[in-house]
Amino acid sequence: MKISNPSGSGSGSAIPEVVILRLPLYVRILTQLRDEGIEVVSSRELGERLSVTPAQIRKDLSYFGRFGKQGRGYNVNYLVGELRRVLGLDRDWNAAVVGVGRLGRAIISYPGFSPEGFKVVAAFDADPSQVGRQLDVVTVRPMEDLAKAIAEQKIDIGIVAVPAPQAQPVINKLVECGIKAILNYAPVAPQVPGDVRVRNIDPVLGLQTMTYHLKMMKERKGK
Amino acid sequence: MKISNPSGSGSGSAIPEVVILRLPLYVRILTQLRDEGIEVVSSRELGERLSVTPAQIRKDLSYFGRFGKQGRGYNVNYLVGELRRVLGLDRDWNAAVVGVGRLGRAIISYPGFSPEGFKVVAAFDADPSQVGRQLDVVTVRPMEDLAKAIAEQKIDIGIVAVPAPQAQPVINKLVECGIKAILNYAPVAPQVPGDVRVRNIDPVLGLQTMTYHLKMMKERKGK
DNA sequence: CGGTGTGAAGTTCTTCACAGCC
DNA sequence: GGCTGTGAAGAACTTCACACCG
Repeated sequence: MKISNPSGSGSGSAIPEVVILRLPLYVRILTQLRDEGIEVVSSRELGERLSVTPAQIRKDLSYFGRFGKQGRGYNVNYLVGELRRVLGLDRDWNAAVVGVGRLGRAIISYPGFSPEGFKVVAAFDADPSQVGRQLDVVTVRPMEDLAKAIAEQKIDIGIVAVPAPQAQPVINKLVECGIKAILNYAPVAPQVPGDVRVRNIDPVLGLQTMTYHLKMMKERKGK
Repeated sequence: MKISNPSGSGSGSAIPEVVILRLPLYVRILTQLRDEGIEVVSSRELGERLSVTPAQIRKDLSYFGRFGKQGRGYNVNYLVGELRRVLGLDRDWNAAVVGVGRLGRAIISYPGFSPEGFKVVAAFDADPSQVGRQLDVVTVRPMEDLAKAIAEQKIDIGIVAVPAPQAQPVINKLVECGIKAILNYAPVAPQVPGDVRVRNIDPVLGLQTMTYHLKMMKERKGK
Protein backbone atom coordinates (compact mmCIF):
# COMPACT_ATOMS: atom_id res chain seq x y z
CA MET A 1 0.00 0.00 0.00
CA LYS A 2 2.43 2.59 -1.13
CA ILE A 3 2.18 4.67 -4.24
CA SER A 4 4.76 7.33 -3.82
CA ASN A 5 6.50 8.31 -7.01
CA PRO A 6 5.17 11.73 -7.97
CA SER A 7 4.87 13.06 -11.49
CA GLY A 8 3.13 9.96 -12.77
CA SER A 9 5.03 7.38 -14.65
CA GLY A 10 8.18 7.27 -12.57
CA SER A 11 11.32 8.01 -14.53
CA GLY A 12 14.05 7.04 -12.11
CA SER A 13 15.94 8.68 -9.31
CA ALA A 14 13.00 10.57 -7.82
CA ILE A 15 14.07 14.18 -7.47
CA PRO A 16 11.88 16.05 -4.97
CA GLU A 17 9.68 18.66 -6.55
CA VAL A 18 10.79 21.30 -4.03
CA VAL A 19 14.29 20.93 -5.37
CA ILE A 20 13.13 21.70 -8.90
CA LEU A 21 11.32 24.74 -7.56
CA ARG A 22 14.53 26.10 -6.10
CA LEU A 23 16.77 25.59 -9.12
CA PRO A 24 15.55 28.64 -11.04
CA LEU A 25 16.40 30.76 -8.02
CA TYR A 26 19.92 29.40 -8.05
CA VAL A 27 20.16 30.13 -11.75
CA ARG A 28 19.04 33.67 -11.19
CA ILE A 29 21.52 34.46 -8.43
CA LEU A 30 24.35 32.73 -10.26
CA THR A 31 23.61 34.76 -13.37
CA GLN A 32 23.71 37.88 -11.28
CA LEU A 33 27.04 36.85 -9.72
CA ARG A 34 28.43 36.16 -13.17
CA ASP A 35 27.39 39.61 -14.33
CA GLU A 36 29.19 41.03 -11.32
CA GLY A 37 32.34 39.31 -12.52
CA ILE A 38 32.45 36.75 -9.70
CA GLU A 39 33.94 33.48 -10.92
CA VAL A 40 33.73 31.18 -7.93
CA VAL A 41 31.15 30.92 -5.18
CA SER A 42 30.75 28.67 -2.13
CA SER A 43 27.50 27.16 -0.95
CA ARG A 44 27.69 29.45 2.06
CA GLU A 45 27.90 32.61 -0.06
CA LEU A 46 25.14 31.42 -2.37
CA GLY A 47 23.02 30.55 0.64
CA GLU A 48 23.44 33.99 2.11
CA ARG A 49 22.17 35.62 -1.05
CA LEU A 50 19.15 33.36 -1.06
CA SER A 51 18.41 32.97 2.63
CA VAL A 52 18.88 29.23 2.31
CA THR A 53 21.24 26.95 4.26
CA PRO A 54 24.49 25.90 2.58
CA ALA A 55 23.66 22.26 3.25
CA GLN A 56 20.46 22.57 1.32
CA ILE A 57 22.20 24.03 -1.68
CA ARG A 58 24.81 21.29 -1.70
CA LYS A 59 22.18 18.60 -1.31
CA ASP A 60 20.01 20.08 -4.05
CA LEU A 61 22.90 20.26 -6.48
CA SER A 62 24.00 16.73 -5.63
CA TYR A 63 20.84 15.35 -7.22
CA PHE A 64 22.13 16.42 -10.61
CA GLY A 65 25.84 15.95 -10.44
CA ARG A 66 29.06 16.97 -8.75
CA PHE A 67 29.62 20.51 -9.83
CA GLY A 68 31.93 21.84 -7.12
CA LYS A 69 35.56 21.62 -6.14
CA GLN A 70 36.50 20.88 -2.54
CA GLY A 71 38.19 23.69 -0.73
CA ARG A 72 37.16 26.12 -3.43
CA GLY A 73 33.47 26.13 -4.25
CA TYR A 74 31.57 26.26 -7.52
CA ASN A 75 32.65 27.83 -10.78
CA VAL A 76 29.81 30.26 -11.37
CA ASN A 77 29.85 30.15 -15.12
CA TYR A 78 30.00 26.37 -15.28
CA LEU A 79 27.30 25.86 -12.66
CA VAL A 80 24.86 28.26 -14.23
CA GLY A 81 25.29 26.48 -17.53
CA GLU A 82 24.73 23.05 -16.01
CA LEU A 83 21.63 24.16 -14.13
CA ARG A 84 20.18 25.79 -17.19
CA ARG A 85 20.71 22.58 -19.06
CA VAL A 86 19.06 20.56 -16.28
CA LEU A 87 16.03 22.86 -16.33
CA GLY A 88 15.77 22.77 -20.11
CA LEU A 89 16.68 26.45 -20.39
CA ASP A 90 19.29 25.81 -23.05
CA ARG A 91 16.65 26.29 -25.75
CA ASP A 92 13.67 28.54 -26.48
CA TRP A 93 10.10 27.61 -25.56
CA ASN A 94 7.03 28.83 -27.40
CA ALA A 95 3.93 29.92 -25.54
CA ALA A 96 0.38 30.86 -26.47
CA VAL A 97 -1.61 33.44 -24.53
CA VAL A 98 -5.34 32.86 -24.20
CA GLY A 99 -7.33 35.98 -23.42
CA VAL A 100 -6.28 39.39 -24.69
CA GLY A 101 -7.99 41.67 -22.22
CA ARG A 102 -6.00 44.12 -20.18
CA LEU A 103 -4.00 41.36 -18.52
CA GLY A 104 -3.40 39.31 -21.65
CA ARG A 105 -2.10 42.34 -23.51
CA ALA A 106 0.24 43.18 -20.64
CA ILE A 107 1.58 39.62 -20.76
CA ILE A 108 2.10 39.76 -24.51
CA SER A 109 4.14 42.92 -24.27
CA TYR A 110 5.95 41.98 -21.06
CA PRO A 111 9.63 42.37 -21.87
CA GLY A 112 10.84 39.83 -19.28
CA PHE A 113 9.96 36.61 -21.07
CA SER A 114 11.90 36.85 -24.28
CA PRO A 115 15.41 37.33 -22.84
CA GLU A 116 14.80 34.20 -20.76
CA GLY A 117 13.91 32.18 -23.83
CA PHE A 118 10.13 32.23 -23.54
CA LYS A 119 8.48 33.46 -26.72
CA VAL A 120 4.81 34.35 -26.98
CA VAL A 121 4.10 33.26 -30.53
CA ALA A 122 0.31 33.20 -30.59
CA ALA A 123 -2.70 34.81 -28.93
CA PHE A 124 -6.31 33.68 -28.76
CA ASP A 125 -9.59 35.16 -27.68
CA ALA A 126 -13.18 33.96 -27.72
CA ASP A 127 -14.46 37.44 -28.51
CA PRO A 128 -14.80 37.78 -32.31
CA SER A 129 -14.27 41.52 -32.12
CA GLN A 130 -10.76 40.93 -30.78
CA VAL A 131 -9.85 38.44 -33.47
CA GLY A 132 -7.50 39.82 -36.09
CA ARG A 133 -6.15 42.50 -33.83
CA GLN A 134 -2.39 42.92 -33.96
CA LEU A 135 -0.70 42.95 -30.54
CA ASP A 136 3.02 43.37 -30.49
CA VAL A 137 4.26 40.64 -32.83
CA VAL A 138 1.18 38.40 -32.69
CA THR A 139 -2.23 38.53 -34.30
CA VAL A 140 -5.22 37.50 -32.20
CA ARG A 141 -6.81 34.29 -33.47
CA PRO A 142 -10.12 32.62 -32.67
CA MET A 143 -10.24 29.79 -30.13
CA GLU A 144 -11.06 27.32 -32.89
CA ASP A 145 -7.51 27.71 -34.23
CA LEU A 146 -5.96 26.61 -30.95
CA ALA A 147 -5.28 22.96 -31.76
CA LYS A 148 -3.87 23.75 -35.16
CA ALA A 149 -1.64 26.57 -33.92
CA ILE A 150 -0.26 24.48 -31.05
CA ALA A 151 0.80 21.78 -33.46
CA GLU A 152 2.09 24.05 -36.21
CA GLN A 153 3.94 26.54 -34.07
CA LYS A 154 5.39 23.96 -31.67
CA ILE A 155 3.75 25.55 -28.67
CA ASP A 156 4.49 23.82 -25.37
CA ILE A 157 3.20 26.36 -22.89
CA GLY A 158 -0.26 27.84 -22.43
CA ILE A 159 -0.70 31.14 -20.63
CA VAL A 160 -4.21 31.68 -19.28
CA ALA A 161 -5.34 35.28 -18.95
CA VAL A 162 -9.11 35.00 -19.10
CA PRO A 163 -11.64 35.97 -16.40
CA ALA A 164 -12.10 33.41 -13.60
CA PRO A 165 -15.29 31.80 -14.90
CA GLN A 166 -13.73 30.96 -18.26
CA ALA A 167 -10.45 29.72 -16.84
CA GLN A 168 -11.29 26.05 -16.26
CA PRO A 169 -12.89 25.57 -19.68
CA VAL A 170 -9.92 27.21 -21.35
CA ILE A 171 -7.55 25.03 -19.34
CA ASN A 172 -9.50 21.95 -20.37
CA LYS A 173 -9.17 22.98 -23.97
CA LEU A 174 -5.41 23.46 -23.65
CA VAL A 175 -5.09 20.05 -22.04
CA GLU A 176 -7.12 18.48 -24.85
CA CYS A 177 -4.72 20.04 -27.30
CA GLY A 178 -1.85 18.26 -25.56
CA ILE A 179 -0.43 21.16 -23.57
CA LYS A 180 1.50 19.94 -20.50
CA ALA A 181 2.54 23.25 -18.94
CA ILE A 182 0.18 26.06 -18.02
CA LEU A 183 0.87 29.44 -16.50
CA ASN A 184 -2.43 30.51 -15.03
CA TYR A 185 -3.21 34.10 -14.10
CA ALA A 186 -6.88 33.52 -13.30
CA PRO A 187 -7.84 33.42 -9.61
CA VAL A 188 -9.00 29.81 -9.58
CA ALA A 189 -7.68 26.42 -8.46
CA PRO A 190 -7.36 24.62 -11.79
CA GLN A 191 -8.05 20.91 -12.12
CA VAL A 192 -5.72 19.10 -14.48
CA PRO A 193 -4.54 15.53 -15.12
CA GLY A 194 -1.45 14.42 -13.22
CA ASP A 195 0.89 14.82 -16.15
CA VAL A 196 0.05 18.49 -16.64
CA ARG A 197 1.88 21.17 -14.64
CA VAL A 198 0.21 24.38 -13.61
CA ARG A 199 1.77 27.41 -11.99
CA ASN A 200 -0.57 30.03 -10.67
CA ILE A 201 0.27 33.71 -10.65
CA ASP A 202 -2.00 35.23 -8.11
CA PRO A 203 -1.07 38.35 -6.19
CA VAL A 204 -4.22 38.25 -4.07
CA LEU A 205 -3.29 34.86 -2.60
CA GLY A 206 0.09 36.28 -1.70
CA LEU A 207 -1.50 39.21 0.07
CA GLN A 208 -3.98 37.01 1.89
CA THR A 209 -1.28 34.87 3.43
CA MET A 210 0.59 37.92 4.64
CA THR A 211 -2.38 39.46 6.40
CA TYR A 212 -2.47 36.48 8.75
CA HIS A 213 0.94 37.44 10.07
CA LEU A 214 0.17 41.16 10.11
CA LYS A 215 -2.89 40.45 12.18
CA MET A 216 -0.91 38.28 14.60
CA MET A 217 1.71 40.96 15.08
CA LYS A 218 -0.87 43.61 15.77
CA GLU A 219 -2.72 41.43 18.24
CA ARG A 220 0.45 40.66 20.10
CA LYS A 221 1.22 44.27 20.86
CA GLY A 222 -1.97 46.04 21.78
CA LYS A 223 -3.07 47.84 18.65
CA MET B 1 21.01 23.30 19.31
CA LYS B 2 17.53 23.73 18.07
CA ILE B 3 15.92 26.91 16.91
CA SER B 4 12.74 25.88 15.28
CA ASN B 5 9.86 28.24 15.87
CA PRO B 6 9.33 30.12 12.63
CA SER B 7 8.06 33.66 12.36
CA GLY B 8 10.47 34.93 14.99
CA SER B 9 9.20 35.57 18.46
CA GLY B 10 7.13 32.47 19.04
CA SER B 11 3.50 33.16 19.76
CA GLY B 12 2.20 29.80 20.92
CA SER B 13 0.62 26.82 19.27
CA ALA B 14 2.93 26.77 16.24
CA ILE B 15 0.78 26.59 13.15
CA PRO B 16 2.78 25.33 10.17
CA GLU B 17 3.35 27.95 7.53
CA VAL B 18 2.14 25.62 4.76
CA VAL B 19 -1.23 25.55 6.45
CA ILE B 20 -1.45 29.34 6.31
CA LEU B 21 -0.56 29.21 2.65
CA ARG B 22 -3.51 26.93 1.94
CA LEU B 23 -6.15 28.86 3.84
CA PRO B 24 -6.70 31.51 1.15
CA LEU B 25 -7.36 28.72 -1.33
CA TYR B 26 -10.02 27.30 0.94
CA VAL B 27 -11.54 30.74 1.30
CA ARG B 28 -11.64 31.14 -2.44
CA ILE B 29 -13.35 27.83 -3.14
CA LEU B 30 -15.77 28.26 -0.27
CA THR B 31 -16.73 31.69 -1.56
CA GLN B 32 -17.34 30.18 -4.94
CA LEU B 33 -19.49 27.43 -3.43
CA ARG B 34 -21.45 30.02 -1.50
CA ASP B 35 -22.07 31.96 -4.69
CA GLU B 36 -23.34 28.75 -6.24
CA GLY B 37 -25.86 28.50 -3.44
CA ILE B 38 -24.25 25.48 -1.78
CA GLU B 39 -24.77 25.61 1.97
CA VAL B 40 -22.91 22.58 3.27
CA VAL B 41 -19.74 20.91 2.08
CA SER B 42 -17.72 17.91 3.25
CA SER B 43 -13.94 17.75 3.41
CA ARG B 44 -14.09 15.22 0.59
CA GLU B 45 -16.01 17.56 -1.72
CA LEU B 46 -13.77 20.50 -0.85
CA GLY B 47 -10.74 18.33 -1.42
CA GLU B 48 -11.91 17.32 -4.86
CA ARG B 49 -12.26 20.94 -5.92
CA LEU B 50 -8.76 21.69 -4.72
CA SER B 51 -6.93 18.47 -5.51
CA VAL B 52 -6.12 18.03 -1.84
CA THR B 53 -6.86 15.08 0.45
CA PRO B 54 -9.85 15.34 2.79
CA ALA B 55 -7.62 14.48 5.74
CA GLN B 56 -5.43 17.45 5.02
CA ILE B 57 -8.34 19.80 4.95
CA ARG B 58 -9.69 18.51 8.23
CA LYS B 59 -6.27 18.70 9.85
CA ASP B 60 -5.64 22.21 8.55
CA LEU B 61 -8.96 23.48 9.84
CA SER B 62 -8.45 21.77 13.19
CA TYR B 63 -5.59 24.16 13.95
CA PHE B 64 -8.07 26.99 14.21
CA GLY B 65 -11.17 25.47 15.69
CA ARG B 66 -13.93 22.92 15.25
CA PHE B 67 -15.97 24.24 12.42
CA GLY B 68 -17.72 21.10 11.18
CA LYS B 69 -20.61 18.92 12.19
CA GLN B 70 -20.17 15.15 12.24
CA GLY B 71 -22.17 13.29 9.68
CA ARG B 72 -22.87 16.50 7.82
CA GLY B 73 -19.82 18.55 6.94
CA TYR B 74 -19.11 22.25 7.10
CA ASN B 75 -21.56 25.11 6.78
CA VAL B 76 -20.07 27.01 3.87
CA ASN B 77 -21.12 30.45 4.95
CA TYR B 78 -19.95 29.99 8.52
CA LEU B 79 -16.63 28.45 7.53
CA VAL B 80 -15.75 31.12 5.01
CA GLY B 81 -16.44 33.75 7.63
CA GLU B 82 -14.28 32.03 10.23
CA LEU B 83 -11.40 31.54 7.85
CA ARG B 84 -11.55 35.13 6.70
CA ARG B 85 -11.40 36.20 10.31
CA VAL B 86 -8.42 33.91 10.98
CA LEU B 87 -6.57 35.39 8.00
CA GLY B 88 -7.38 38.94 8.97
CA LEU B 89 -9.56 39.43 5.93
CA ASP B 90 -12.42 40.87 7.95
CA ARG B 91 -11.02 44.36 7.43
CA ASP B 92 -9.38 46.44 4.71
CA TRP B 93 -5.62 46.72 4.30
CA ASN B 94 -3.84 49.69 2.77
CA ALA B 95 -0.96 49.24 0.38
CA ALA B 96 1.61 51.49 -1.26
CA VAL B 97 3.01 50.81 -4.71
CA VAL B 98 6.63 51.74 -5.33
CA GLY B 99 7.52 52.21 -8.97
CA VAL B 100 5.00 53.50 -11.49
CA GLY B 101 6.41 52.17 -14.73
CA ARG B 102 4.37 49.93 -16.96
CA LEU B 103 4.03 47.29 -14.27
CA GLY B 104 3.33 49.65 -11.39
CA ARG B 105 0.56 51.35 -13.34
CA ALA B 106 -0.99 47.99 -14.16
CA ILE B 107 -0.97 47.11 -10.47
CA ILE B 108 -2.54 50.40 -9.47
CA SER B 109 -5.41 49.93 -11.86
CA TYR B 110 -5.77 46.18 -11.31
CA PRO B 111 -9.42 45.67 -10.40
CA GLY B 112 -8.86 42.47 -8.40
CA PHE B 113 -7.43 43.96 -5.20
CA SER B 114 -10.14 46.27 -4.03
CA PRO B 115 -13.03 43.75 -3.84
CA GLU B 116 -10.78 41.58 -1.67
CA GLY B 117 -10.14 44.44 0.73
CA PHE B 118 -6.72 45.52 -0.48
CA LYS B 119 -6.58 49.24 -1.28
CA VAL B 120 -3.72 50.91 -3.08
CA VAL B 121 -3.71 54.28 -1.35
CA ALA B 122 -0.34 55.68 -2.38
CA ALA B 123 2.24 55.44 -5.15
CA PHE B 124 5.90 56.42 -5.18
CA ASP B 125 8.60 56.81 -7.76
CA ALA B 126 12.20 57.93 -7.67
CA ASP B 127 11.88 59.64 -11.05
CA PRO B 128 10.99 63.33 -10.45
CA SER B 129 9.22 63.51 -13.82
CA GLN B 130 6.69 60.95 -12.61
CA VAL B 131 6.00 62.74 -9.34
CA GLY B 132 2.68 64.53 -9.28
CA ARG B 133 1.17 62.35 -11.95
CA GLN B 134 -2.36 61.20 -11.25
CA LEU B 135 -2.90 57.44 -11.67
CA ASP B 136 -6.35 56.14 -10.99
CA VAL B 137 -7.15 57.45 -7.51
CA VAL B 138 -3.58 58.08 -6.37
CA THR B 139 -1.03 60.80 -7.05
CA VAL B 140 2.59 59.78 -7.50
CA ARG B 141 4.78 61.01 -4.68
CA PRO B 142 8.56 61.22 -4.28
CA MET B 143 10.40 58.50 -2.37
CA GLU B 144 11.21 60.96 0.40
CA ASP B 145 7.55 61.01 1.39
CA LEU B 146 7.49 57.25 2.00
CA ALA B 147 7.95 57.20 5.78
CA LYS B 148 5.44 59.97 6.34
CA ALA B 149 2.82 58.44 4.06
CA ILE B 150 3.14 55.00 5.62
CA ALA B 151 2.47 56.45 9.04
CA GLU B 152 -0.26 58.87 8.04
CA GLN B 153 -2.18 56.61 5.70
CA LYS B 154 -1.87 53.50 7.88
CA ILE B 155 -0.12 51.55 5.16
CA ASP B 156 0.77 47.97 6.12
CA ILE B 157 1.73 46.52 2.77
CA GLY B 158 4.40 47.55 0.30
CA ILE B 159 4.14 46.53 -3.34
CA VAL B 160 7.44 46.63 -5.19
CA ALA B 161 7.28 47.25 -8.93
CA VAL B 162 10.68 48.70 -9.70
CA PRO B 163 13.34 47.24 -12.01
CA ALA B 164 15.46 44.45 -10.51
CA PRO B 165 18.52 46.55 -9.62
CA GLN B 166 16.47 48.97 -7.53
CA ALA B 167 14.39 46.30 -5.81
CA GLN B 168 16.60 45.51 -2.82
CA PRO B 169 17.24 49.17 -1.95
CA VAL B 170 13.52 49.90 -2.17
CA ILE B 171 12.75 46.88 0.00
CA ASN B 172 15.32 48.07 2.55
CA LYS B 173 13.60 51.42 2.62
CA LEU B 174 10.19 49.85 3.16
CA VAL B 175 11.58 47.75 5.99
CA GLU B 176 13.16 50.82 7.59
CA CYS B 177 9.77 52.47 7.49
CA GLY B 178 8.35 49.58 9.50
CA ILE B 179 6.61 47.66 6.71
CA LYS B 180 6.22 43.97 7.58
CA ALA B 181 4.55 42.64 4.43
CA ILE B 182 5.91 43.06 0.93
CA LEU B 183 4.51 41.91 -2.39
CA ASN B 184 7.50 41.89 -4.70
CA TYR B 185 7.17 41.85 -8.49
CA ALA B 186 10.88 42.33 -9.20
CA PRO B 187 12.81 39.28 -10.33
CA VAL B 188 15.13 39.11 -7.35
CA ALA B 189 15.49 37.10 -4.13
CA PRO B 190 14.90 39.78 -1.52
CA GLN B 191 16.72 39.79 1.80
CA VAL B 192 14.63 40.86 4.74
CA PRO B 193 14.68 40.50 8.53
CA GLY B 194 12.87 37.47 9.96
CA ASP B 195 9.81 39.41 11.02
CA VAL B 196 9.10 40.70 7.52
CA ARG B 197 7.09 38.61 5.06
CA VAL B 198 7.73 38.72 1.35
CA ARG B 199 5.72 37.12 -1.42
CA ASN B 200 7.25 37.13 -4.86
CA ILE B 201 5.19 37.35 -8.01
CA ASP B 202 7.40 36.05 -10.73
CA PRO B 203 6.01 34.40 -13.84
CA VAL B 204 9.45 33.56 -15.21
CA LEU B 205 10.26 31.39 -12.19
CA GLY B 206 7.01 29.55 -12.76
CA LEU B 207 7.88 28.91 -16.38
CA GLN B 208 11.40 27.80 -15.53
CA THR B 209 10.19 25.11 -13.16
CA MET B 210 7.80 23.75 -15.76
CA THR B 211 10.40 23.43 -18.50
CA TYR B 212 12.21 20.86 -16.38
CA HIS B 213 9.21 18.57 -16.63
CA LEU B 214 8.59 19.35 -20.29
CA LYS B 215 12.16 18.43 -21.04
CA MET B 216 11.87 15.18 -19.09
CA MET B 217 8.72 14.18 -20.94
CA LYS B 218 10.28 14.88 -24.31
CA GLU B 219 13.41 12.94 -23.46
CA ARG B 220 11.38 9.97 -22.30
CA LYS B 221 9.65 9.51 -25.61
CA GLY B 222 12.14 10.06 -28.38
CA LYS B 223 11.58 13.57 -29.58
C1' DC C 1 -24.54 5.63 8.06
C1' DG C 2 -21.71 9.59 6.99
C1' DG C 3 -18.42 12.65 8.22
C1' DT C 4 -15.53 15.31 11.69
C1' DG C 5 -11.50 15.79 14.75
C1' DT C 6 -7.16 13.91 16.05
C1' DG C 7 -3.37 10.97 18.03
C1' DA C 8 -0.25 7.92 15.80
C1' DA C 9 2.12 6.19 11.82
C1' DG C 10 4.24 7.12 7.73
C1' DT C 11 6.57 9.91 4.36
C1' DT C 12 9.11 13.69 2.67
C1' DC C 13 12.28 17.31 3.28
C1' DT C 14 16.04 19.63 5.86
C1' DT C 15 20.02 19.85 8.57
C1' DC C 16 23.93 17.72 10.67
C1' DA C 17 28.38 16.09 10.69
C1' DC C 18 32.19 14.22 8.80
C1' DA C 19 35.17 11.71 5.27
C1' DG C 20 37.61 13.10 1.46
C1' DC C 21 39.84 16.27 -1.50
C1' DC C 22 42.08 20.66 -3.19
C1' DG D 1 42.29 25.39 6.14
C1' DG D 2 38.34 25.51 3.47
C1' DC D 3 34.70 23.50 1.20
C1' DT D 4 32.17 19.75 -1.29
C1' DG D 5 29.29 15.59 -1.35
C1' DT D 6 26.52 12.55 1.27
C1' DG D 7 24.78 8.96 4.53
C1' DA D 8 22.41 9.41 8.83
C1' DA D 9 19.66 11.94 12.12
C1' DG D 10 16.17 15.01 12.84
C1' DA D 11 12.20 18.00 11.88
C1' DA D 12 8.18 19.05 9.35
C1' DC D 13 4.35 17.72 6.99
C1' DT D 14 0.83 14.36 5.28
C1' DT D 15 -2.00 10.48 5.61
C1' DC D 16 -4.14 6.85 8.22
C1' DA D 17 -7.52 5.03 10.94
C1' DC D 18 -10.70 5.16 14.32
C1' DA D 19 -13.41 7.06 18.38
C1' DC D 20 -17.14 9.77 18.51
C1' DC D 21 -21.15 12.34 17.19
C1' DG D 22 -25.56 14.04 14.62
